[in-house]
Amino acid sequence: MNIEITLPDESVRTYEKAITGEEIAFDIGPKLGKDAVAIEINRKLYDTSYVITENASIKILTKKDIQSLSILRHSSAHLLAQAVLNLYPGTLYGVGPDIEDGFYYDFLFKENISDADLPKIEKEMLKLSKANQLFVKSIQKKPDAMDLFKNQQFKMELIDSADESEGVEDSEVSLYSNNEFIDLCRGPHVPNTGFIKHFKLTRLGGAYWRGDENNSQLQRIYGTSWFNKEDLEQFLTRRVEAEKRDHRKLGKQLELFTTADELGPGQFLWKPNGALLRNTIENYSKKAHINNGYDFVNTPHIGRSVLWETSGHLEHYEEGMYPPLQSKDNDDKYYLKPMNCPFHILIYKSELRSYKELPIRLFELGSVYRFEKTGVLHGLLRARGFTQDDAHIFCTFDQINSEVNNLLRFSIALLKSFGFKNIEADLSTKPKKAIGNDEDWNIATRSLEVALEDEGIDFVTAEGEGAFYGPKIDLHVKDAIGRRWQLSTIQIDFAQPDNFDLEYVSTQNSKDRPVMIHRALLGSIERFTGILIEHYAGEFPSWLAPTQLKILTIGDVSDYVKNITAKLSGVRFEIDDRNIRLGEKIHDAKKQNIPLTLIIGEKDLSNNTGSLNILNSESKNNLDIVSLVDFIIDDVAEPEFEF
RNA sequence: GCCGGAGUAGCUCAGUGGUAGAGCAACGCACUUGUAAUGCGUAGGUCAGGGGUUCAACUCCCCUCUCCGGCUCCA
Repeated sequence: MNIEITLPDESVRTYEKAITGEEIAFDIGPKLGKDAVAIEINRKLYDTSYVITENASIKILTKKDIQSLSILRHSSAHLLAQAVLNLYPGTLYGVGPDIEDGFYYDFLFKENISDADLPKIEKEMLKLSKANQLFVKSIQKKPDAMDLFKNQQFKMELIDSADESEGVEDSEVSLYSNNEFIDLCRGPHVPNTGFIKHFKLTRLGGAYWRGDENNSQLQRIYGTSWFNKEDLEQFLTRRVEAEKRDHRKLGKQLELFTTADELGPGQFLWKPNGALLRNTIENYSKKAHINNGYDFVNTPHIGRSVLWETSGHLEHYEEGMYPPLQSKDNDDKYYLKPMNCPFHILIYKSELRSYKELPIRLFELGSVYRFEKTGVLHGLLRARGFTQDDAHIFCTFDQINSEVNNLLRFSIALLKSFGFKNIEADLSTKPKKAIGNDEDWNIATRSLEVALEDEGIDFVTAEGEGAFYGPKIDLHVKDAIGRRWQLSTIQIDFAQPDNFDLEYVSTQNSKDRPVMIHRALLGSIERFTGILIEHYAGEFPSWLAPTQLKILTIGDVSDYVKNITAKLSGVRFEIDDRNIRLGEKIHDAKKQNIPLTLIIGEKDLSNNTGSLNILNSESKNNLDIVSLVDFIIDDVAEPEFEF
């Protein structure tokens, strides 16, 4: 019996008997044999040691293939567990998958370890790596596996709940061992531990067993692993870069915002520089909304409890709301608003609405307060008090598609204006805990899908991730160093119009129910500003910079400078006329990331010149002052809104 | 909320039981300055807050608050 093996280039090799992936690789070439990480057989991944017994299409994976990195990292997690069990006998081990950029493994140590222990574990891993231990797969009956792991409660739990999705029969589990270390695992793995050379343990943190906060708390060790030294180093450099961009650090350095213990956690004070930045963002967004059919409204910060009972927030999110305020007049309770929608609904309801008015788009920069758990707070990115660029669109059923299409275009245009060019979408469907009937959910979900298709936007579906009242589209952007941030959200809602008994008079003179679309495009202004700070590493484009231009003087040039500044209307500038050396003034301006620095000295008076330093670009020295002023005016202009 | 770490001058940080230190910033004086920090001087701290141990606590112990890294959560 011959076995025909088809390679990716369609060529066929024939073997007389069963053969392993490794043997095929070596047969193709010794280099490939040595580099083989895993093998893809009929589009499924296997170890190179897998024995092929029938005709198949295969591909030998090497470090050049993307999937190989996940395999390497998964194997690295095993190596980590092996090292930990060597060093800390009696440790219980949980799960250890590969993740983006690396891997982790969860442990329950007899005594908690600390960051200081990581280098020791790393050293042990290196030792094991050098031993070139083979990863060997075996299939065991569940009772036998139970016996093997009889002192490992987490593994026993995993064996107990393992099913066919693990790639073996229901009564069996798949195991991997290298030397004395054995772990429950679906695989595949790299051929031996020698493949795992360039790794680093990056972090130690807590994690609940099986991600459930009712379960015991394990210690999770994070690591990263690569095929090449350069890749590892590049990754570590990127982490340092990300740290430098931390908006909390830059916010302090650039005097954008501050906090105070007396305020309480999750709340921020915007200093003049930050307020300038924030106002620039807000004003740009406001202008775009004014030009695109939104009506501006303003609403208060608190409302009677009945409002939140009607909306369902009290039922669904009471834990996440600040506790109520007690009225002094009567028994009424008031809640700080966690969302703006009920207030906008009240505005809608304040008049009898006609189909002729729809769609009605109510916009507000609305400040909301959510009682986030202390552990989740993270600078501006996750605050308790924040301001949404929030709007609610009330429209007829037939208007949904055009509204959502429009919104998608509008939102993408807005995000692009702020420098985010790379935008992706998620479509989130009905969650377990939801209100409204399935039919409405399907219609709403379908109309979001149609809009995404109409606009030609690629999206992934996030099952069960919708809001409790409706499905949503979330837009994500990639920042300058490739991190993904969720910004815009567009949500269709049939439930709230029902809850609040919203109506409009139709062409037939009947009272019909409008549909609501909730949408926030920048999301929270605080969060958006934080993301912008990290995206630009605190070096904002001129139109966003709090101070756009700094004029540095040498000697007495005050009249000349006065003439220049008279032409700079609309430019946010400062004059540094301290009697100190120019070098120091430049140093200070640079430290504040001022995009433009105009240097004016006495010798410019007779020549009508100036010198302009441009952040991260070549300076323009001793040029005609009129052309420099033109350049400045042009450079600080806000981007066109391309919609 | 849970696991772990941290909190010292406005900022960045040193200080392992004997009454607290540096650099930058601030303030004063001198220097009058052409592309990344001029020199000298002055002032500044209930060592997060509270309690305890000790002859003596920034230092050791307990509680609280806040921050950081994770987990969980995110309308």
